[in-house]
Amino acid sequence: MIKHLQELLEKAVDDLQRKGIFPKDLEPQIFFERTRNKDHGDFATNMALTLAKPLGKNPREIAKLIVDELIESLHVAKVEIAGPGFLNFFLTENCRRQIIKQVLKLGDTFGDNDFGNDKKITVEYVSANPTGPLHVGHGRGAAYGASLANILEKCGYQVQREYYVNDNGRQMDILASSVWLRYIELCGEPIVFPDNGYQGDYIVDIARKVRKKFGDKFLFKSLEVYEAVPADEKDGGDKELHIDGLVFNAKQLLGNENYENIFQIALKDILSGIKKDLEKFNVNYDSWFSEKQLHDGDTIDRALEILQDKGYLYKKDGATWFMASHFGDEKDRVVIRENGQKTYFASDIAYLLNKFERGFEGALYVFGADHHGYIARLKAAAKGLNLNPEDIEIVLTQFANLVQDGKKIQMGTRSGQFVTLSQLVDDVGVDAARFFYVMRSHDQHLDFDLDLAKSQSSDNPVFYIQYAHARICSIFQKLEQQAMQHNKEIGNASLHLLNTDQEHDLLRSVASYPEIFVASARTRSPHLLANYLRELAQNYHSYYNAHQVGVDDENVRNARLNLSKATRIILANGLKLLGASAPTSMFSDDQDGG
RNA sequence: GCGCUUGUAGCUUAGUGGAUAGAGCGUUAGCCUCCGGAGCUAAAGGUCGCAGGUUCGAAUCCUGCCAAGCGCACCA
Repeated sequence: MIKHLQELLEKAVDDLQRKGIFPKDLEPQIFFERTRNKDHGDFATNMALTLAKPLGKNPREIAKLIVDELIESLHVAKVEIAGPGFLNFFLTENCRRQIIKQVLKLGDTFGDNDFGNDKKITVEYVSANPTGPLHVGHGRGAAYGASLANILEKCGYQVQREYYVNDNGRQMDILASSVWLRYIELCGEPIVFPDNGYQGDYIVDIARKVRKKFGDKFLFKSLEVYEAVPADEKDGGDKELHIDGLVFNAKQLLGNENYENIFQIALKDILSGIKKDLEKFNVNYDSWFSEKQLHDGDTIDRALEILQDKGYLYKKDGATWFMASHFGDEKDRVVIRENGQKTYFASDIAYLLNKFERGFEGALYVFGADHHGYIARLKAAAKGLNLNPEDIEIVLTQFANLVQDGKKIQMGTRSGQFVTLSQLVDDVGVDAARFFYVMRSHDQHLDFDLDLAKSQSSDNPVFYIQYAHARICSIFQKLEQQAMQHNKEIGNASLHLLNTDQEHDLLRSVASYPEIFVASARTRSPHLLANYLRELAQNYHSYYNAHQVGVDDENVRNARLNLSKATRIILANGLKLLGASAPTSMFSDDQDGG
């Protein structure tokens, strides 16, 4: 429709140029937007305003010239000049109603588009270290990433969803050592748990599993465990040196094979827990990418070689540095430490290279706001690898606070006291959890109101939307019982009977879905979709209260049923994209997962 | 100290150069012989953090200041 209007305007400008009223070299950008206020018609353009300067004329005067030159269109009822010089286009009632036929025909593909030009992208989200269960802080990235991936997929991108598993490095060694220490404790040997170890109870659970499988095979005397280990922080020492000493001893005492046994049990246990939690949260992946495979293969070496060949690496103080500051980062970064170990950043560079070697044309990273320092260095790495930095996109999600009884719930991940994602889902349900995380802009701090998420009333937006959906289902069910089956053809032939205020509003809402959908993909903003669904549901509830759908008149009834069904299709589709269900009934005893 | 992000109604917020700044909650006043009242209708409530600047036009772009969050490792 926008295209049609643009053609109308282009024609008018053309004619004005031919008549010599507009200069020949004028090439106006014609841009339409759906109006926010229905008094302003359906679509508006500000082109007369933008032409004011080059033409040196009053915008309203220009608008008048253009309007007079416009040819008639079947779809346009009238064009008005408004405000400082906007052109407001009013579509014909008939044209507005056609959208219903389209929705019914296309079903849940209504709104799909080719915005992404079939670009093959990988979307990475969550990627939390497998050192403990996911907590509510990870929930936002999960909900956001999963919803965004769903939206992009239907907006013309070839999407691959990926989780980067940091199964390598110091943190994993600390994890394995933490498990080992708890294991020793279980065997009855006294230990003092390190400040910097992983404190959570889940560590003890894993230790128990290790003991069940291997008995006391990995038990060593306290004296050996702490041999030559620097003092911990609580004893006036350095907690980092302390834990490194413990890790060193663990590897020495256990030997490669046994150490690996504990390491693998811990990794597998935690990773499978993460997978389970995400599945429960309705968040899915196409690929779980192991960092270790970058080390085992030659990707890191190759990546560093590329940088070396281009002269972007240098040695200083025994370490190898990447000239990140040359590419806009605030300082250079170490890729190989003095002790020969490759840094995490080296893996990042290799992973980036790997993504494009796998044939992706774009890499989208969803990071928590605390990782914003990574943007510059990742973009720098991309430039160093001669990749187009435009193809590397990093979206940050701000933090979410849990709020209960009007107060923020304080969380300390250090101490192991946190609300897990799994607990949250158990508490408020998947639907509310998924929806609440994405109903605000991702770059806005989010207060997650637990009481509201649990409430079953119109205050709760997800219930409000689901209720609208269930209501529509209920109407269809009721009519079926009364042998008044829905007849789509009669409805389509009777759309002209939809002429109440509420029907106009609802139609307007239905018709705006495709543009909202594209906008949510373009700006990487699932919250636009969430807000839209609320508005659509509201329009339906208003309509429902003002008019009866199941009237005796067969024509009116089926026209209204068509409108209702179109609404239901969009509600169900939108809820699904955001990871929530579209129940056919709100009564808990006959739930439908949808 | 330096950097990134964010300041919009009492609260939570939408709005990435356009028209009278939109919603929800909360508050106040109304609506059930009617398909699910888990709903609807309406009212009140705003110096868009502050001060300059760019523009025909600024919540939006630029500069400075104030406030909040986060980040500034040969950690991950």
